[in-house]
Amino acid sequence: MITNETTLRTLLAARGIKPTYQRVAILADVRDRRSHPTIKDLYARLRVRVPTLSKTTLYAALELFARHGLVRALSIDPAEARYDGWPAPHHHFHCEQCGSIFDLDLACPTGRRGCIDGHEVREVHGYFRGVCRACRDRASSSPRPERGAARAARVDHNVKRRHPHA
Amino acid sequence: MITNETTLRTLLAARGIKPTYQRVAILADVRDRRSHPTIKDLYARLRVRVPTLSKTTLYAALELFARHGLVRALSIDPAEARYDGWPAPHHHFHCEQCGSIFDLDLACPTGRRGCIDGHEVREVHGYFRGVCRACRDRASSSPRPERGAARAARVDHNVKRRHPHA
DNA sequence: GTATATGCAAAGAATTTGCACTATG
DNA sequence: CATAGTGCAAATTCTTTGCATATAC
Repeated sequence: MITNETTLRTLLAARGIKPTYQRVAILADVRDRRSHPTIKDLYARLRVRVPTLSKTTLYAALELFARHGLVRALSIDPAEARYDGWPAPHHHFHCEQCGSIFDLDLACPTGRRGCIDGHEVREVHGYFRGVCRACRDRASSSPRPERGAARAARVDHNVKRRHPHA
Repeated sequence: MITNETTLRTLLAARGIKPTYQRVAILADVRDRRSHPTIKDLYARLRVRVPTLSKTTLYAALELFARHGLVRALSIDPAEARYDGWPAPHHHFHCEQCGSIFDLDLACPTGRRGCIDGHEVREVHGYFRGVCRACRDRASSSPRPERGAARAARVDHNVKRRHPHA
């Protein structure tokens, strides 16, 4: 999906958000990829195109976008917030071996809209944890799978986290 | 559910965890309630019974328990880790008005065990966001619902968070 | 008795805040 | 032009680490 700048400006303006240079750049970056970047990732990447960008602005813009439903703040990694700008509703799988996070398109949990027990459901997020295919393959190929250590990241987000658990 | 100390010690010992005084107290506290306390909540509460308790021990114990599946670290609030010691699998509803988090017992997402696209699913967490019944009732009773501000916590966990979004 | 756990204080990181400057409509 | 956004640096807050003491088996 390639979203051009005009479309982004319209998206923002429609919500009464002033489409500043920085905001358009941030939204463009977070929107067109299915990785789930941390603030750090975004900052590093955006600085190339927007050298003066500050983290303050980045935080503010992402929070604003999240409030308006343009991006979602994922709470998968408690150590650092991750952002997801993919517009279609979807769920996430989190590999406990390699730490990668990727999208899962499933019908089930998404269908639960409307009300549950009188509570109005506006957003459903299926969060699946386990061992991803790549890690399973890796484990079965080596007779004695190394436990602990030896974990490789597969996507552009690093594995390092303050909390060793979920 | 009232879990006595002997049961807890057995639970821990069965997993090769030394059942120290502190660990038993921590597990007892987090296990028998369906609130979803932050570290701060737990620390404040436990200090009454275990005055020497340090946060270091608390963090270490919770991480240990999480690794052994005795508690779950909830990834709902990115600002602070919340812990859930309720043994039966369940899901969570998060009210975006009052900030309360409570349990939802639904069959749907839990049923998705086994494999999805070759990824081994070990844990499924349905995370539902929206407006809880109490807040909806409150809104409909007052003709002009105040937007922003005026948000009250309903459970023992505070609403204050560093990130105003999810 | 020995390995392991605890607790304190200090370090480390992510996020937020205050304020002067700048760009947008 | 006036309002709202940006960016710097300092402050806050949550979490982790190093190390000496205490506890469990």
